[in-house]
Amino acid sequence: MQAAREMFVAEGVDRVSMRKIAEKIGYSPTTIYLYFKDKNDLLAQICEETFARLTHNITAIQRLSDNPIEKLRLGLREYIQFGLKHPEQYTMTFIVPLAVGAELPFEQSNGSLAFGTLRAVVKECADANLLKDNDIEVISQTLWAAIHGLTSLLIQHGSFPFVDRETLIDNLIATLIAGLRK
Amino acid sequence: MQAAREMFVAEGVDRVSMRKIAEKIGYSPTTIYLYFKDKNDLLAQICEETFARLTHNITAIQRLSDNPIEKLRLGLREYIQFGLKHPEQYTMTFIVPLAVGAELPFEQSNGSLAFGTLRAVVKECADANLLKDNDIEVISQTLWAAIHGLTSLLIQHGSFPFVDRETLIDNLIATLIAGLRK
DNA sequence: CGAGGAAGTTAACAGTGTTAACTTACAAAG
DNA sequence: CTTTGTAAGTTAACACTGTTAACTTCCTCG
Repeated sequence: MQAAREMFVAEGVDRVSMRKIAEKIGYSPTTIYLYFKDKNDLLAQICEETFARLTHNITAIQRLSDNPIEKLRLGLREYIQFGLKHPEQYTMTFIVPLAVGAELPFEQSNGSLAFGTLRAVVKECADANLLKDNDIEVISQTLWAAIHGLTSLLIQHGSFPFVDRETLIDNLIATLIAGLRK
Repeated sequence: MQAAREMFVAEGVDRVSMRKIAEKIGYSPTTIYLYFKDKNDLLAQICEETFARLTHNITAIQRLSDNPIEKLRLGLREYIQFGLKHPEQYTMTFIVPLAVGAELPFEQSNGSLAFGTLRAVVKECADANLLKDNDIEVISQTLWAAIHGLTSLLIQHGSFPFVDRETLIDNLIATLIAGLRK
């Protein structure tokens, strides 16, 4: 998995074949199939690791503040920064569609933990009576959609003339929070 | 192109090979290469068509209102609905990364026309003095990022337990507009 | 009639994910 | 000790993929 992750990160998922991974780890190509059902399975398990790292980063940075809104802002920023810092990992985890059936049911995936951190901080904001609306699930999903959109566009559409990244990130987060706040 | 588009839409881009397209149109596989440089080129040209259709839909629906904010809302909604109605086309146009060099320079692409409709309606709002901030480019890109995020998540992450789609769409658009409005 | 070019085809290359059948090595059971 | 079972790994092969080079047809123009 470590070798595969490194190669995926360096060269992109489709340009890394099972044979190349096998060569790198000094085994024959078919050996990989003793430990992973297929390439999608290998990918899915690497994604699980990525979810865990992302969750870790977000919870860590949120400890920097006690203000619920500020914690929310920090978490959203960290999500986007994580994607920009690890574009290939973000791509394979959130953008490239895993073949149907390859992904774990959501409840059993680390993805639900990552989303849980967002839901938790939104709930904090709601409990502190800072939001116009209190449907935590709707708000959390809305926020995720928005930050995922910016992250994936910045990663992928290199030919689009984006304005300064920091400006865009700040503007998106500020707009969202302003729109949600009481 | 028509046959290729239909097959891509029906089966997904990677599950349609050049050979299958050729068989469908009754030619040998290599004939396609007389008219398109490679598969990416074929894809890019289909994407250009998609951009044009999207632009057409958005400008059409915006004629339903004279209120700048309402026009903006209608346009954003139409963008998302277009994606949900044509998920494979949206995927191949906005999600799956075209190989570098395959995509046209942005200025020459129909994509710039589509984005232009968004920029135009944002400018209308700004000119009517309805927005807190008046950096049209930043606002337009922010909005695109957010609606792209929701569209692509809804299309691709089938295993995530999303709340009702309409609720989510309305909430995102309402949040964005509330956040931008004076 | 002959040349040129457009339109299309055949055969092939180098690669892909994946499976079935085979080997090898080693540990526990009789 | 030998036998048996099993874990770990390999070889060979299948059915594909995108793509290129070289070849054939056929029609038009001089």
